[in-house]
Amino acid sequence: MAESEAIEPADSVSTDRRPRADAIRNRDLLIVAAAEAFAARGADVPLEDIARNAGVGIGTLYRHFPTRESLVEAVYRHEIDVLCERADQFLESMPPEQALAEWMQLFVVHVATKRGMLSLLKPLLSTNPNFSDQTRGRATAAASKLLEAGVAAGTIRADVDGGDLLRAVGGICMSTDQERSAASERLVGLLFDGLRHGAAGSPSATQPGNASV
Amino acid sequence: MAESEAIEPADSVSTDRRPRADAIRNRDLLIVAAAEAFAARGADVPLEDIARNAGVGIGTLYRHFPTRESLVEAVYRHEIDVLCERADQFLESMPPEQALAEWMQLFVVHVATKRGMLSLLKPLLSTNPNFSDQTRGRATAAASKLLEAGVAAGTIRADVDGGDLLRAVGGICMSTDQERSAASERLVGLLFDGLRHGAAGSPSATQPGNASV
DNA sequence: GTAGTATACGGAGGGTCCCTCCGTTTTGCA
DNA sequence: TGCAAAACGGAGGGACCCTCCGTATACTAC
Repeated sequence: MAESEAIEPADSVSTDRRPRADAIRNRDLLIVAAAEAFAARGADVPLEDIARNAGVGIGTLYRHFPTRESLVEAVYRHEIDVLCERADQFLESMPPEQALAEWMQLFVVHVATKRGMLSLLKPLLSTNPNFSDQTRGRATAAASKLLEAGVAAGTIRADVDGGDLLRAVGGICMSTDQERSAASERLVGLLFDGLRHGAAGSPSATQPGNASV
Repeated sequence: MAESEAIEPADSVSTDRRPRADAIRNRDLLIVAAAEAFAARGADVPLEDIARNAGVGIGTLYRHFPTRESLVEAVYRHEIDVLCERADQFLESMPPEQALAEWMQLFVVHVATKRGMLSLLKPLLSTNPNFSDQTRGRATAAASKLLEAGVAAGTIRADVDGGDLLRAVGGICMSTDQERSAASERLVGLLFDGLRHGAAGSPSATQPGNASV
């Protein structure tokens, strides 16, 4: 069955064809609006508000995301997408250790965003190991890439892997549960300084004290 | 202000007097109905259903328990009450090691009951350390009393305290997340056999194999 | 360019649940 | 027994959920 379908590229009429352009656009709008809404008002925000803020009807929201969970999942996947993308962009546009620092701070912001969805995200991650593995794996890969670049440049110590880094930063963000995440940013800055310390290159060659902004 | 009020025991008119009999009765009915409803249908069960099953109006429910959380809290306190009461009853009516075994199995049932409320109970316990300490403390005391009686009788080993026991039994119940709690009961039975083993008295004097029904 | 059709949109509307408010009933005290 | 105070109960307005279907739009074929 799977074999025969793989060979069949003849006509694309009855098979699944690309979604319409407006469908793609609206789906993206919904994900952005949902991310904002979950971050600002928690997981219980009315879906009708999300639809309105996205500029679409409630019916459109339900067609794309039949359940609140499916919307949360899409938002989370999107967050991970952005995080991975940014890792690459940072690596191309700045020195590795700065890229790492910026990315870690970006991660703090993203965790803050996700806090509102947490009550829905947690059961989702625990009941859906597939989803959990995928997202965690991709985030870990991004972290590892940044670390390795720093190690190769001699500005980041080599005895920390991506998984460790994510756990550490995530842990800091979760423990500083408070209102504003200024404390998280400071602590993550400290962590970064630790990563720089003991690297092959000069331990405090770049800037002394805190990391990035 | 507070001083002057403390001296005023003269008439009990304006001060707090006992609630009316029907108020007490209805409050109890609501707690029982809520416990059943949370266990059977989860934390999201409509409050109107609970009121109906308790045989009171929705207004009465809201007067006694202004929020869903306050109802959950009352149910939980009540569960702990029952658990502590039963510990004493068991100790009076049967040999200590049997009392302990029965109580452990009762605990399994109570955890199963609480599972439905868990999503509301968890935030309650974490944000309200007072409540958390009180309930945990009382449950631990009950467990300790049972253990000590067994130790004094020479049928239970002495190197386990109430806190350990609760954590172990609770952990077993939580990890066997499945439908029916038959597995929990079996595992807790095993745990009990472990408690009997190594006691001062005969290790397997009572019944060999599994513990109670 | 145009016609035709699969696809997507949007919001009205019915249903559920929440919670308040207030007229009625019951209880306990004098 | 009389009478407040306390408690009861449920109607009703509001919020939110989700479905359904008539309308609008984007692709495809010619």
